[in-house]
This record gives sequence, structure tokens and C-alpha cells, in this order.
Amino acid sequence: MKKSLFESLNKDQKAALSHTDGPILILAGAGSGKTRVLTYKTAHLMTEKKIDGANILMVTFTNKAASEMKDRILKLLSANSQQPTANLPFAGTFHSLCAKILRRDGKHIGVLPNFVIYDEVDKKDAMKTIMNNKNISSKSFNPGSVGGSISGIKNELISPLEYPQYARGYYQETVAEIYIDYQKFLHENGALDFDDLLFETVKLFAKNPDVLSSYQEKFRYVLVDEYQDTNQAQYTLSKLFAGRYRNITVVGDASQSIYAWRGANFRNIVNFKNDFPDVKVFNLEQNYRSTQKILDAAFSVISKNTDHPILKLWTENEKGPSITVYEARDEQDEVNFAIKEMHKIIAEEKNYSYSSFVMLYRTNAQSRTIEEVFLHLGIPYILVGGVRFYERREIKDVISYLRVLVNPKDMVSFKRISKLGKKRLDKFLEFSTEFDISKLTTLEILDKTLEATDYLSLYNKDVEEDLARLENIKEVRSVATEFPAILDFLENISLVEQEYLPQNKPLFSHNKDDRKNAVTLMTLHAVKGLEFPVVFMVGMEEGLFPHARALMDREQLSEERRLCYVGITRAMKKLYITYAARRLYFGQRTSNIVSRFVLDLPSGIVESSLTETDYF
DNA sequence: GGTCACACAGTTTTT
DNA sequence: CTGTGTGACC
Repeated sequence: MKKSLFESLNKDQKAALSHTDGPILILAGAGSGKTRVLTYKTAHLMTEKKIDGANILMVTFTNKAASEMKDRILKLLSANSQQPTANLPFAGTFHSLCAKILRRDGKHIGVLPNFVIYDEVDKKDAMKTIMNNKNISSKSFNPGSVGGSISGIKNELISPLEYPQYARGYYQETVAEIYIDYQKFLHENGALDFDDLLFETVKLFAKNPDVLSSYQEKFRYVLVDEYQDTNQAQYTLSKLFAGRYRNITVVGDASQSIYAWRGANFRNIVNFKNDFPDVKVFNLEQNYRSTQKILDAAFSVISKNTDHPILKLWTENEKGPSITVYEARDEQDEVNFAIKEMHKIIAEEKNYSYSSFVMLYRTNAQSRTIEEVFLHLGIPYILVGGVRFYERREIKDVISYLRVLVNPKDMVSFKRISKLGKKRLDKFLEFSTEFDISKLTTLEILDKTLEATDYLSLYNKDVEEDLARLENIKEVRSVATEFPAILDFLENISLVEQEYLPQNKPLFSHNKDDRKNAVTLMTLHAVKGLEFPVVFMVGMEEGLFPHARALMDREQLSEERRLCYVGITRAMKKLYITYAARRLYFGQRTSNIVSRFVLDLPSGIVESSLTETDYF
């Protein structure tokens, strides 16, 4: 590696990446240059150690993170004036990796290469069908929560045959029965759900040591990002991949584990040394993102957790302004206050615009009031979250037609298109025999389907809501051009959430420049991995954050605290914390007391906004 | 097969 | 408050 590249890293970062072989644990604090170390390490492996990129596996938790990694590695390699390398490392999520493995080798365990991937909506539909067949009322058993339970069981790698021995009580025993039928149903439909992608791959490896062996040979170097958020299945897969060469680097921070409710277990990172006793551990504790006061605030909140290790971050950055805490009269006053502060900052400071700000809340339900105030005042914003693009009704409808073309066994999709009208279905079935889809591009198939079924006539251009749906279908068409092979297309839309395109979202302005210049609104979960110059954390009240459901449970409270830590550490320059004395929640006026997390902030770095706010 | 009224529940959501 | 699901009815 070129000296200049190496020199831009600090001592700890250099140490962490120059150790290339054997098990390595990098405890990387918020804003400590984690992605940097991972990408440099990969570049280092390729250029210095002459490792073929094809022998390196990089696993991340989002596709966005994966493509960022790829971009940055490519840049590093070309900056290092390497010949354009033929092989770049595989960088992707566990799910996309497993989908690829199963398409190739799933046949050994009865997984056919044209399987479809069921998302949460499909899963719920499947669950309803099964529960109906079993005469289980969806009143006493909510299909969504049964699905969630089964997901948890699968992530623990417990099969339908094994689960009954763990099931306790009526609910779990019923889940055990549904689980058996659900797996059978998926199999009959040629479908896998997200959890199956992982579990089936583990099974494939368990039953076919030679297949496992071929992947172990291929992936001689394994790097796993966000290791604190791995579940049992992902943890097992990591160990399997690294089982032969033991060149495994895991990166993460227990304090940022916020997906326990989804099976993530931060103990996987805490106990990594039990799995690999000869592990080399590196701590990255220098923070490049935030002011000292923000780090102090974050530390004072997270240090109340005693169930996991906590990194003590430090920075060479300035101390910065105090944390502003504001008690609003109600939820509208809260947002008005935030906007007033934004305007002050924009007016007084250079280089600040609406896009410098993010407003973070605990629950999506809170976003509506916030949006209303933004709309009312005409402030541009981008709302991240809500209904996922590919789970929107019109998208699911259109995709279902395509899925049935590819996999006629898929009854969930078939049922869905059946509900779109008898005539439409007949025309579709007639049309489906007329073409050989293997000879057509995705876009051609899509357009022919839309034409044959006259699907678009369901919507009326003059109705605003319908117009948005038509726009969304247009967006699917543009994705279709990117993936001319129908199987690739279907896999992509299953595994890759569409970017948040402002035009899908209620936006104040239709002017292109204004779109970029917008305040971001999102949940605390969604902000992980991002940073903003100014962060507003709103609704800091007991019952909202920490959420009411977490109040009675130590572990859940600990996770809420980590979530708060994640929120605080997103801020680069200035942090605002607000709560409302009274708020409208589910149509009820409630008054909550201030969040314990606010009370945990050290008084020396906090100022109440009743006084003049202190800027930069 | 489609529509309407009513009841009811309502964290977070990388894939 | 509001989105979703259910059951009754045309």
C-alpha cells in the first residue's frame, strides 16, 4: 500500500488493518472511521498481500453499506494506481450472499434455483391462509406476531421438528403447529422467506460438507461489519465461512446494538474471544465526527448500561456548544421550536442549510404531526421510512404477475392477482401462454403484462393518490431496465429496498434544488450509520422514549438506552433534545414525564433553551 | 365480487 | 386519530 494512503490513518487504525491473518476483533466506536478501516484493510490485502479479490468476503447489514464499501475500495485501488483488478471482493448482506449460494447449490437440499423470496407482506398473506386452513382465528393469533415468532425461531436455527420441544404454553404450542405448516407451504410454493435464506444455507452446509468446503476455499478472508447486530444464524454462518482459514475480521460496537427484537445478539461480539481464543483485539476510540460535549452526553447516557462493554470515545475536535434541552408545551410547539432554531442557525452560520438537520423520533406515528408543521410552514423535508416501496399495494400487484410467470407454484402471488378481478386474471393467464418469458427482457415482460391485464386502468390520473401509484409503477419500470433478466430483477426487488426518492414522498417543493435542500425526518433506528451537523431528538419522554413496552424489562431498557446513544452520536456539531409537557397520542391528550435519558445528561454541558441558545 | 359500516389495535423494521 | 380487518349486504 502506498505510504500516502497509510499515513492518513491513525495509529490504532493502522494496527487494526496491518494485522491481516487470523481472527481479529475491531471494536469501533461511533464515528471512529470503521468503514475506512474495513475498506483500507481490503485494499491492503489485495495490493500488499496479493490476495485475489475473489477470495475476500465482506458482509454488511445493508445493501447501501455494501455498495459504499465497493465504491470506496475501487477508489482506493485506483488511487493506488493498481491495474484495474479483474476480481473485486464480494460485498453484500448475509441475505444476498445466501440467496446467491442457494440459487447455485440449493438443489442439494431441495431448494430450486427459481425460488421466490417472500417479504413481510407475502409472509403475512401466507400465514393467514395457513391459519384459515387450520381454523385458527386471527383474532386470538395475530398473523403478524405469529410470523414474528416463527422468524425468531428460525433465526435461532430451530427447525419445525425441533421446536415443539421448546414450546411452552398454548401460544407457543400453536405457533409450533403453524410453523410446521408454514414451512410446508413455503416449500410447495417454491418460496423462501428472509429467514430461510440464512437457515437453508446453514442446512446446506451442514448436510454437504463439500459445498461448505468450496466456499471456505473461496472466501479465505472474511470481514463482517456491524457484528453486534448478528443473529444466531448470521453468527453461525460467519463461523462456518471462516472455519478453515480462520481469517475472520469482525467489526462492531456493543453499544450500538439496536436490533435485539429482531434476533440480533450483541453477545456475539462480546464473546467473540470465546470462539477464537487467539483473537487480536483492536479498539478504535478516537472519534472524528462529534464535539467533545456531544461525546460526553453520549457517554453519560450509555454508561448506565452494565450488560455490555462500553468504549470511551475521545476526540481532538472542539468542545463545541452545549446540548440544548427544551420543554415544549405540546408536540406542535416542539416542532416549531426546532424549526425556529434551524432558521437561526441558517441565518447566523455559514454552510448550513435545511439538509444540515435531522429530526429523530422513536415511533413512526410521531412523524405525522411533524410533517403537518413542516407543510404548514412550507419547510422542505424528506421523510425516511413508512411504507416500504416494494411493499406498496400497486407494486406488489405488478410484481405478483411477474412472479407467477416465473414461478406458477407461487400461490401467494397467484391469490393476489386473482383478487384484481376475474377478467384481468383470465386475460393474464391467456397472455402467459403466448410468450416465452425466457426470451424477453424484464421491461418487455412488464409492459406486456400491464397491457394484457390493463392494470393501470385501476387508477385515475386525476386522483392524487392514484397518480402517486402510477408514478411508483413508472419507477418499477425504470428498475426493470436495470435488470433485464427477470430473475435478477425479482431478486433485486426482494432484497434491495428502493432508495428514498423524494418524489415518492410528500414534499413541499417540486423544485429539484429544493429537494436536496431538505430537512430529514426519520426514526432513531433508521439513522444508524449516518451523521448530521445538527440533530434534533424529539419526544424525549418516558413512555415514548424509552418506549412504554420497554419500561418493565431490563434488557429492553438497556436497548432503548443504546438507541439513545446511537441518536446522540449522530450529531457532529450541535444536539437538541426536546420533550413536550402535553401531547396528543392516539387521539388522547397525554402528559408524560421527561425521559430518564435526559436526566442522565451531565448538567455541565446542558442548557435549557428558555435562556438564549448558545451556537457555534 | 365489490362496497360499506363498524370494531379495534396501534415500537422499532438493515433483509 | 387512523389504517386495517371483518362481516353483512347488494
